[in-house]
Amino acid sequence: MFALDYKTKVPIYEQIQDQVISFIALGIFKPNEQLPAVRQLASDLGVNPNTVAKAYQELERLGYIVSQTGRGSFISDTSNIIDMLKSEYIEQLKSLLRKMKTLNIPHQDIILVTNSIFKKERQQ
Amino acid sequence: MFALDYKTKVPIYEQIQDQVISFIALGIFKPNEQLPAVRQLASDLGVNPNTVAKAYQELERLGYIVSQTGRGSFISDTSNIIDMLKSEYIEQLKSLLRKMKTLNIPHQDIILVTNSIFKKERQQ
Amino acid sequence: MFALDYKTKVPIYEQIQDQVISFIALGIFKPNEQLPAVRQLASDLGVNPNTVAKAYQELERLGYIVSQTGRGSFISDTSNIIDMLKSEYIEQLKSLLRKMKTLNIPHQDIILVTNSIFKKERQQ
Amino acid sequence: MFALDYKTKVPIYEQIQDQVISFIALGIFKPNEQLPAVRQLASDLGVNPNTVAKAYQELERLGYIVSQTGRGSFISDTSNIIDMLKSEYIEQLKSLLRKMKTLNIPHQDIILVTNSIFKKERQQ
DNA sequence: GTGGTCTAGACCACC
DNA sequence: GTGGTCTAGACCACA
Repeated sequence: MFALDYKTKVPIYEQIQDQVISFIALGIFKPNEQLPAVRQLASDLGVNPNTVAKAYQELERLGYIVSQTGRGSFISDTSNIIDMLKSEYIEQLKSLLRKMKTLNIPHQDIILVTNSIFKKERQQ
Repeated sequence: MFALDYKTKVPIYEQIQDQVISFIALGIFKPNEQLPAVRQLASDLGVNPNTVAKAYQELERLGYIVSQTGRGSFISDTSNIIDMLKSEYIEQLKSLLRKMKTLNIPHQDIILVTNSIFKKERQQ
Repeated sequence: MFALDYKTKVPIYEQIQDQVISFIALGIFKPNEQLPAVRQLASDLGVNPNTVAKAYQELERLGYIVSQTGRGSFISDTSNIIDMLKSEYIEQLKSLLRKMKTLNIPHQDIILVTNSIFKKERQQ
Repeated sequence: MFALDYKTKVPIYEQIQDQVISFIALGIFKPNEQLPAVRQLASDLGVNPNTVAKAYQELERLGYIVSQTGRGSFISDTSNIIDMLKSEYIEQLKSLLRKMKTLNIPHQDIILVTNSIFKKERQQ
């Protein structure tokens, strides 16, 4: 389920963190669902428990999950997780589009790409 | 001309590197043009010469510039730099849009954001 | 009557403990009054009996209650509980105010905050 | 300068963190000043470098300091550090006053304490 | 069983 | 030199 890439400069804990977030976004992890235990996931990934713990702590700080000593870690039940994700993606989009504009990539190209994702790929 | 941001986590050498690339892409640096000397740029930026040297080495490794010991560093005449960057950004955009689609962000929202960047921000 | 907050990092047993103390301080629990049975309170709160037991043990250790095996737990007749708590809070307040003074927070601001709590919030 | 208490439940990294903050509040650490290096402070305190690193990372996240790989850690130059501290202390004060009000500590007592700090101790 | 903290020691990228 | 990350392994408090 999780997949780590040791070649990239992105730290392991951040890869774990990002994947949990995208699993939430994809609906694979649902609100209030229990996450794998720190030690469990660590041994699954062949990684030190501290590394997974750091990822979970970051996720808690960001509000995506809630960890309770003695009970486990759970996807937040706050219904605004999806809203958090949406607004974050919107920000990423804006930042990317600004970079593209400075390169003089025409507005029309963006529109074509957007349509290709939202229309042609609808059947996927 | 160059502007460094010490608050961000992006390393200094990478900021220099990225700015050279965007200057090439924007046509500010033209093929075969000579880059500022390492020591010169370093003192302009108030930065260790090693840092600038590292940026130049990376740029040479990536094919954007060529360095000739004793003469200086020059922009490569690779005319396809802009195209390379464009297609890279397009891929990033596609990937991001796919994630946004799985979150059911409406196509209309993307269009609004895109317009806001490409129309309203045009004066910036 | 008791209210647990699972989001906070304060352990459950400590939340129970704190609430018993404040109930004593507020006169809701009176000296020699019997506390709810461990198993009863545990099931009311949807919590492990060990957790309630730990809270009661702490309370006994601190002298707020006495437990008699086979009979139950009872509020101590220490009538000075409230005074103990008050002087503790007064000390915390002094320490905090001293820190605020070193930051040059004006006396007037403190007065405003105090009034806002003790006057405007009186209806709560 | 720093003093650790191993008896309390407050984790070491948090004690370090709190002390840095109060040193800022007291004007001992000034904006843009360099903090002791992670390893240096760790060996001074007889503590593992990771523990100090965690404290510094928290402080950076909170905006009190800025850390740069290869250069060191510095007190933030944003002039609003003091404002951050002030508003945080105000919040602590409110929370404490609310607890005191539920104990029916009279408003007059608070006023007396406040005056004793802000007037009588002025000569200290 | 859970997560939280800490130590010991290592390696890396950066300046 | 600096901070950032990771491992190995340990202990603790909590439920």
